[in-house]
Amino acid sequence: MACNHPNVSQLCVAKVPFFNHLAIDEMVKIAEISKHHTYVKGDIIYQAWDPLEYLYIVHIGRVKIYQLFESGKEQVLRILEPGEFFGELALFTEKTLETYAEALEKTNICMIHRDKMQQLMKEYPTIALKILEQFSQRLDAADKLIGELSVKDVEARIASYLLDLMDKQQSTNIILPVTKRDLASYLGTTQETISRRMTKFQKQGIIKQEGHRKVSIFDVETLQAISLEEM
Amino acid sequence: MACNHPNVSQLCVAKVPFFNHLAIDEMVKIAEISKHHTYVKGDIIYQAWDPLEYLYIVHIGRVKIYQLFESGKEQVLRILEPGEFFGELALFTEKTLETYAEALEKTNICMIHRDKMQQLMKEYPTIALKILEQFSQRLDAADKLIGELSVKDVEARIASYLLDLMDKQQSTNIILPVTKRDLASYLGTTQETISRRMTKFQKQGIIKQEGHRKVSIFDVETLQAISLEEM
DNA sequence: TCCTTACATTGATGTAGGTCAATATTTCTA
DNA sequence: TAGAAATATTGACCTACATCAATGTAAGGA
Repeated sequence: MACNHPNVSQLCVAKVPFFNHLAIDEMVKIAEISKHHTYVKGDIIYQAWDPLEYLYIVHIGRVKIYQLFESGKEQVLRILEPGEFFGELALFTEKTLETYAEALEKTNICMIHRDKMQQLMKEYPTIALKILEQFSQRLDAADKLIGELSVKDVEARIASYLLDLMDKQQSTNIILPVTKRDLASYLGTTQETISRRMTKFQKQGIIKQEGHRKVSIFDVETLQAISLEEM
Repeated sequence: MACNHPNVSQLCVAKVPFFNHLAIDEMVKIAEISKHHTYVKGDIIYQAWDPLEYLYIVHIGRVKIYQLFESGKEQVLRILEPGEFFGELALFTEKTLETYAEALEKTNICMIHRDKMQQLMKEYPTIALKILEQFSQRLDAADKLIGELSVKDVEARIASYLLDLMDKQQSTNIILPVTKRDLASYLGTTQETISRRMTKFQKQGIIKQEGHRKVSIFDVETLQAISLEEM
């Protein structure tokens, strides 16, 4: 269905960093060529080897991007928040991805076909620049993760992650965006180890856990020191 | 110095995927706004925290991009071959990088200032598209590495790496592009472990090593099987 | 608000691979 | 082509973390 709400601020394209610098009528035009789809928790948005033809933009909700190995082991690559996009490889290469995208909650996705997107990028060169900007940030994040995975021990990685979250959520009372299982996968470790280390942090008075997702950070300094420790 | 060789095929811009689709006079024009610099083995091209103002394109030689941790431990992120570029974050964000770039051998670099590059991208929208294409491939490679670092054991990672190299060099007699030390860093392990595993492979008759850099692959099948093994 | 199911914790145990240190080999330079 | 410097190998030892399994806790649908 075409996305033609009366109110521009409700358009998904208005939420996306690489469209929201355009004029309103331009955004409406883009909204018209985009399709919408709603998923519930656990829905697979695309699977490895699916022919990839769309750029997917998260409008509402959260999406988990991961790889799946033969053993059934999952590697979480990133969690997308509203305004972020995925499936971009479709736009530039013929490759199929070896990754999966799964809705973590009720999620509304805005899809734009590769051909239309290519056209758009030619028509509005600034769009490509905006995408480049996001790409370079993502590459930066990927590089950071690579470094941490091989140089820092699990404790440091968890500390580093909690601090990042604190920054992002602008509060010392943070809410984990995913289960500890997914978090473990993202940080290259296991549920059990995450659990043990966080209990340890709690015993040391650095943090306090409440329920499965809520974490209060008490001692930022110590956490910072731990996050810098290397193996 | 401006890059104004008489022969177009010698222009660095002619070697770079994101310029080489342009017309000859356009390439010449770009060559005129680019600077060249030659480095010898071990030279640092840029260091963490340096203000980053250029897009660097490898013309001749090879460049190692890495992070440096407090302990002095190094994480190799990628090795660039002629035609590949780095420093691209400079083009899109104000961030300084936390990475280092070092020449691995006598290397000639082509530099284009961020302002000029921005201008070029606006003038020739296809350039931005070409860069996007390389970016998405790089992101793909980074994701692959992240998955391997946390799911596969060292043996599988080495096997996987050797196979990639075989593909890239189109021969079963491959030459390691870096020292085993750098290779270890890239694969998230140590020199010693690499050494041990490769000796093991050799004893199993899967490969044969000659000198420090030459490796002949005898048993591709077995290597493939090993590369798929997970922890 | 119960109850089910998904999620998390805790304990016991094994091992891959890191570290340190000594030695060997290769490669490059003069 | 020797000889120094850079790289790599090998061995002994140790620990961080994965794994398996049992138990505990939380959250959301009916």
